[in-house]
Amino acid sequence: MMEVSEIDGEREDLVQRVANALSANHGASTGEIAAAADVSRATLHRVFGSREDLVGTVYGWLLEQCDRVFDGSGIDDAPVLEAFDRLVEDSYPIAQSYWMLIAKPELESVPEFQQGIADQDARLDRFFARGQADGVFRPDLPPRWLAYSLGGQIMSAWYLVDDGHAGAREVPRLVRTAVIEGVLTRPGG
Amino acid sequence: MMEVSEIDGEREDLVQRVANALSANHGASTGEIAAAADVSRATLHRVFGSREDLVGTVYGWLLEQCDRVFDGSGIDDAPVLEAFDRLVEDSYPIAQSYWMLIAKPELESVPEFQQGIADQDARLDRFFARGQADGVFRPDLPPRWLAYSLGGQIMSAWYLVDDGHAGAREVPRLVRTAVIEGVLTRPGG
DNA sequence: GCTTGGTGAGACAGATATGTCTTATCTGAT
DNA sequence: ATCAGATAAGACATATCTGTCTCACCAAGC
Repeated sequence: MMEVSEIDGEREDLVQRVANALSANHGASTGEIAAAADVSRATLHRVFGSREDLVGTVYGWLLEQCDRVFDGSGIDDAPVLEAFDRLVEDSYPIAQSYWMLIAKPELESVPEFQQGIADQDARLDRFFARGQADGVFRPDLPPRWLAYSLGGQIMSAWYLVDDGHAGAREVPRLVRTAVIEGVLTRPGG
Repeated sequence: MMEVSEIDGEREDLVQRVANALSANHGASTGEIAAAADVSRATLHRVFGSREDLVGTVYGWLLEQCDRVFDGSGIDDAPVLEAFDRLVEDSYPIAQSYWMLIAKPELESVPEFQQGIADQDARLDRFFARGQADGVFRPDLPPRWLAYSLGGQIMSAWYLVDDGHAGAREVPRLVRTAVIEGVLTRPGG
């Protein structure tokens, strides 16, 4: 009998591959997903059930991933700019998967996931509000906009790398500079 | 006989509605698209041909819209910051449609559209390079990243409004402030 | 009134996707 | 060697989507 941790690990690897396949092509058929995940269509059904169940599982997993990134970044209590940098660096890998799935209408009718999204939005919201209270972030932009803006920047960076215009290692600097300092030339450099 | 302008106008309205339907739900069936565009499925096929043709038509139309926005903003020769403001304001309405379609794999195999995208990317690229040469934009970030970054910001703003967190009238200020000045509190205010 | 052009509703066959099942194969444990 | 568990491959019925066709309807022009 295999050890539990290995079972879970293999299962998580599978979820990861399925998530990647769905992110790259959201309308992929179960056959395409199975091929991309390197399993048979039968196994996909055995493990996840129906296609709807599969999408739900992937979606829940992505929400967990996001929570983990938030937890690890110290979004709730670490010094603001330090948490910011960790947030950018750690959320970059899941940016596209996350975005592609939240931008889709299929799950609008699932209150559980709507709530999960709303909770994470609120958490990011509080982060920027905290940064404003600490005098780090400018107070004349709504925290919600700062949150959306950061999300968009991270996704743009993902596409920049995906399109071959930059390396993954440059992402933290590019996002940090653009978001924090803006694009204008300024005397202080 | 109806006047030509009315025919064209009605046809363009239809394309617009189809584009909206496809943007909101990229995997919509022809029946759903027809319902959303308020025509019958038969008419949809009569006007556009196959689903593939329909998507191609919408895609080409969006590329034209984008060109028109670029032309009208003075992206190629107007003063940089003035063009920037017009660019943000005018591209905001088509942001989601444009993004949803370029992020999709269906048209990767159509060289014509790839070229259209590449041309527009290059045009935006030159804009930021010009801004850097003029000393307006900071020179330590690649123009390509500035282009992607702006695109992401505009799309984030679109979602911010769509989610009810801001009004469309606030978009220019939000995007301009975040992109140009950054989110940091600074002495100069 | 009559005709013409365009439309919507519905039916239809063909193609594709889905979910299930059966069978053969492979791997690890006994 | 044998067995148990899981998988891949393929077949299968069902459901959905697509493209086309027919027919009835409606509005504009003669």
